[in-house]
Amino acid sequence: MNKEKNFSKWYSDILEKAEIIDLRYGVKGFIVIRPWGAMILENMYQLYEKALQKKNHKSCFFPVVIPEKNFKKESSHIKGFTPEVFWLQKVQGEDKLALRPTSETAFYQMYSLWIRSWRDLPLKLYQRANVFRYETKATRPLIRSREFYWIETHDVFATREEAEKQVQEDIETTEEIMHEKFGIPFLPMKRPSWDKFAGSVYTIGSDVLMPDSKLIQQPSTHLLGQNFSKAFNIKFKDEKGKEEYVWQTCYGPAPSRILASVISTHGDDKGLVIPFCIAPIQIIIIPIFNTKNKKNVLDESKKIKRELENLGLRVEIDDSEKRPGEKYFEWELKGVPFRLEIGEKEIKEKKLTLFTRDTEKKETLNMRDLPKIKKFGDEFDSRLKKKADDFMKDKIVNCKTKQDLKKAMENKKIARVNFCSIEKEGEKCAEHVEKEIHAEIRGTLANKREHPKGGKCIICNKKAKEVVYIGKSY
RNA sequence: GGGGCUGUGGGGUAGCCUGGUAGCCUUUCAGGUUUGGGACCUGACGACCCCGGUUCAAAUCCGGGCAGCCCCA
Repeated sequence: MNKEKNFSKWYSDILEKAEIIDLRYGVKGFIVIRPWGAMILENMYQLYEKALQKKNHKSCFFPVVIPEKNFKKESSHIKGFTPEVFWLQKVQGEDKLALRPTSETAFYQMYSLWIRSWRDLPLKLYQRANVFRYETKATRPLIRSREFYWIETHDVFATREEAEKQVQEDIETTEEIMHEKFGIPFLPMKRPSWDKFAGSVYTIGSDVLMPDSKLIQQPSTHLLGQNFSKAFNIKFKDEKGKEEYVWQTCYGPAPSRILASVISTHGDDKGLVIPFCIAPIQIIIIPIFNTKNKKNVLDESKKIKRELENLGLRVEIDDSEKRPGEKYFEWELKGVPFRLEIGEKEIKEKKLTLFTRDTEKKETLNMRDLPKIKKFGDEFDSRLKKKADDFMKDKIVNCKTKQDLKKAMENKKIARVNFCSIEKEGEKCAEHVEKEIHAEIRGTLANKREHPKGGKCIICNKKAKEVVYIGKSY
């Protein structure tokens, strides 16, 4: 498995070999997620949901089906999503039913019933859900599937100002979880108006680099403004008794897609490297025994396991009859951060052999020092994050001319350029970039205003209003 | 959206051109000997993607479908 030479092959191989997914279900764009993949996903969900709860979100579950009449209430939303909707063929009654591609039109029907007064606001709910989109582009496992697993938040406020604050909070949540925890750096991009979420005022997507230097969109957050509140009649009475439409936002991180980034970013030629904080098994204990000392070694292993578990760590013992070497290969392939080897030698010397997955170093660890593994785990995650940050760092290059831009794309970089506008009047220039340079305007930096300082648009040479980022994408 | 490649036991493949016997490696299962970086011996289970056509006869040729992968827009 050679990640650098042939990323595509490496990616599909590793998904199968590490038992993340099984591709043989036989329906285009639908995959089976196996236990090892599911356990990683579960840990990702938990970290994400905890972060949302801390920021006053509450959990709920909505139906997977959405009646057609709901779906059609917000005109630009229908337009954007209708081509991708799976419709149920057989339905009871008269309403046609859609499998949710996203749940705005499910939530907001209820929001119009639940919200009456300023006292009901803000309302911040999320659900953990699988959603369905009939992708017409080539599907790729976890990267672009027709069913994926995500979280969607749907937040409601009395004012636009609060709603915009929420959008910034969502970007911070992405930073806190996807970057700080999972070690995946991103560029928060305010999308051009022609590329925003259907039904939103504006969209901010998180662009993440894959090893082949193409960008993939990870969590996106949207200012919905009053578009849906007007369509669904979601109104409240303010403190003075005046009736107003609410302001809304939504945010959608997809753990199944983020998993694709985690695997591609951190993995190496030996297999997965899973961040300590989401590894289903953080430490695998390999007992090294022969027929005579088997019981003794296993007893000692169990003792170590209990001690580590008492520290709140996820530990397993591989007591199968395979030889140690085979176990090493297998657990390295599966990306377990640490391996403890326990044999006669270790028991005698009261020292363990500790192997670290990312550095591939073996060292001895005094049995008294087991609690240090927690710290080692944090350091493990920091190293993964730093490596990913470094990869991202020299990818962004400033370009002044079309020639520069072409060259940057050939060199697999992200270009930072002056651009006329990300509103409608800039669309022609964007089309030019797509046709001539085969790249996309990804947007402007969303958490920091960058000024073109009197520069000209790299395409039309008119006065530039924005600094945009251009790259190739999935 | 356009183009290309591929489909043979659980996985990887040979056979296909030139129609007739499904071969190999691995996994799995059972038993035994082993166990400090992918163990060995013996035995067993297990396959031609689907539908149609041509033919005495189809894994092989033809048409269609489905699925996977790759490249381009």
